[in-house]
Amino acid sequence: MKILYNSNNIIVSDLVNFNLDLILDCGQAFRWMRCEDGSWHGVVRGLPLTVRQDGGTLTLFDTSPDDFERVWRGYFDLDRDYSELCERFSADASMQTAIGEYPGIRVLNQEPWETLCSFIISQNNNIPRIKGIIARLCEGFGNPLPGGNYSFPNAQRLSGLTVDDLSPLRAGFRAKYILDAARKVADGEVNLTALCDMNIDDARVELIKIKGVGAKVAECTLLYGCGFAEAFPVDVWIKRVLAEIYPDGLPACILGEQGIAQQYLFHWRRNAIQGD
DNA sequence: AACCAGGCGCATA
DNA sequence: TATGCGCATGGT
Repeated sequence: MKILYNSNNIIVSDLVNFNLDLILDCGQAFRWMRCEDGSWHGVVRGLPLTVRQDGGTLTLFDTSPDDFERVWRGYFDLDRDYSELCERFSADASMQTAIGEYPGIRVLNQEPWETLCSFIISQNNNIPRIKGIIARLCEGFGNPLPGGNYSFPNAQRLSGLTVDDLSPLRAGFRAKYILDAARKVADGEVNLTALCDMNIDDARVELIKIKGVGAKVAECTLLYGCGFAEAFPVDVWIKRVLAEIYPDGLPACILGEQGIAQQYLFHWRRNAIQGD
């Protein structure tokens, strides 16, 4: 991997195990839009970004070296060795198949509050609707950013709102959960920063104090938002994988980073031809 | 027109 | 501890 700064763009070349289309559209992040020309546009930690991949080259447009080092390098998980990881995972035949069909999936390192809030919204919901609700949340309550973008509203901002205030989101029964999360995070009852430095079992206990946060949402928050690679969200698709392929438990070769392995299994099973 | 969607809270036993 | 049901909303 090489990194160049060229006319306001960051260019990452010699990238391997990186498929931007899969990474941004495999159900882990909900604020990225694919443009007609194949590039992607999104907002992370208050920074709007247009990014595109051409083979082994990733171009982050209009990005400073400082923002790249501060935000994007970690966000895209560029310092994790996915070659070594996937080789290890491939000791299991099903993992080898899942990785072989969808190589280049990575787990993003997202902002903890946005992750928590997004996966509260995700419950008993489908991805297009999740994206719509989150877009309306940001446009309605986030801060305007250059280029017509909006930040993800922080917990402090949302903690002062009511269910009625959130009605334009059409989030349904999830609105009250968003507010409970916002209040508990804003007043420090749940400290998301501290969470990321705790051991994972303690972190789970903290998160499920929030109404509307059960095991699944907690695991997603820990995996995508707090850097716990061993967090293992079990949704309907992973439930099917466990029942069909791993009735006796997860293979030893994914333990420690089973959350990352889960992302390959999830996408593989969800996109499987129906009929089995 | 039922059924489903990256679940969870609550009641019941 | 373990089930089962209702939940807002929108798409098929």
